[in-house]
Amino acid sequence: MSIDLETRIRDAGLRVTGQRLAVLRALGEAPHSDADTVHRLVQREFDGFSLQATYVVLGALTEAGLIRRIEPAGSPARYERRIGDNHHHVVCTRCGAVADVDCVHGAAPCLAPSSTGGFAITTAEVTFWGLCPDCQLDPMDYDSTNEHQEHDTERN
Amino acid sequence: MSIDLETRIRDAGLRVTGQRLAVLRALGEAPHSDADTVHRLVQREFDGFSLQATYVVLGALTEAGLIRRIEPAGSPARYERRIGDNHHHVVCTRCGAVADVDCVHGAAPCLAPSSTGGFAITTAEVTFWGLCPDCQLDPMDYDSTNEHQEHDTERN
DNA sequence: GCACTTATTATGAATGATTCATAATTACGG
DNA sequence: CCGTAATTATGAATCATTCATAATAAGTGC
Repeated sequence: MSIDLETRIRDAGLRVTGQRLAVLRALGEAPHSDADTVHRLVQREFDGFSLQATYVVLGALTEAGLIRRIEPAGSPARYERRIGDNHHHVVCTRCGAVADVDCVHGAAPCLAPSSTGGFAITTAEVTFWGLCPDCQLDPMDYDSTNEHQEHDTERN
Repeated sequence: MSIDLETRIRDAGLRVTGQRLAVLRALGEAPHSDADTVHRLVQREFDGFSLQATYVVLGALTEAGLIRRIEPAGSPARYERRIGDNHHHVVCTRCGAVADVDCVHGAAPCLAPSSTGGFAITTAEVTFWGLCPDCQLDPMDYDSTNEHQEHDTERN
C-alpha cells in the first residue's frame, strides 16, 4: 500500500486512466469481486462505464500483473489486488464467498507433487472448500429448495 | 474396476441406460474429457445423442457420485471416473492437458490452512500448473502469435 | 499549451459453455 | 405386460466473456 495507485499503473507500463484507478480502488474495498461487482462499484463514479469496459480494464490490469484473477469452480472469475505473496483461498460451498488463506508451507511452490507425469510444474494452486461463518449459522440450510444466497463474507 | 458399470449405476440409485453406460465407458477411455468430447465419443454409439443430453447424463452421474467434475481455470469442465481417492491434477498452461497427481500428504484433507477466517473447511483442492511433456518440446512455443494447440497428453 | 500518435474506452454484436422447459420415451417394480 | 416415474430429446434461453469497430483521451515532442 506504500506507493500510490497512479504510480503503480504507470510503473507497470500502462497509461493512467480514471477507470483503471477506480477499478483498483474497488478491488481494494471489495476483494475477490467478480466483473459484475466491480462494474457496479465503478459505475458510481463513471456513469457510462460498461460491463465490457470493465472486462477490458480487468484484463489489462491482470496482464500487467497489478491484479490476480481466480476462477473458483461454479462462480464467475474473481479479482484481487493481493498479489505476489502466494496465498490461497477458501470458498464457501453454499454461497460462494471467498476469503484469503495464507500459504500452508511458506515460499512458493509450497507443495511438490509425488508424481508429475512428465509435467514441468511451476505453480501449486490450493483452494479450500467449506462453509463460511454466515452459512454455518443460516437456518435456511434446512430448506434444500432454497436458492443459495450470497452472504457478505468478505473479511479483508 | 472390479464391479461392472451396470451394477455401479444401479447401486447409486440410478436407472441403467445405454447412454449412462456409454458415458462411463467414454470417461474410462478418455479421462478428464469435457462435455463436448464425451458427447463426440458417445455419439459413435448413439446417433441421436445430443450435447444437452450429455450434460444431463454427466450431471446425474456427478450428483450420484459416480464421476467427479473438475473445472480448471480457462477450460470447460472436465469429468473423471477416478473418485474417492483424493487425488489432484496438473494442468498444462499452454494446451490445457490434464493429468492426475497423487495426493501430496495421504488422507484427505491432505492440507490444513493456517488461518481459516472462520470457515468450516471440508476439502482441499490442489491444482498444479506447468508444461506438459509435449509442450515442453514444441517448437511452436517460440511463435507467440500461434494459438495454443491441445496435445494428446492424457496418460492414464 | 498544442498537435500527434497510439493506447484506451464505448458500443453493439457474437461466442462458448451450460442450463432450462417441455414433450417424448424408456426402465423397472408390480 | 402395464403403469408410473425417471430419463432422454429438442429447442430455446441464460450467463460469462470476448470480439470488432468507432470514438476518445493519455502522454510525448514541439
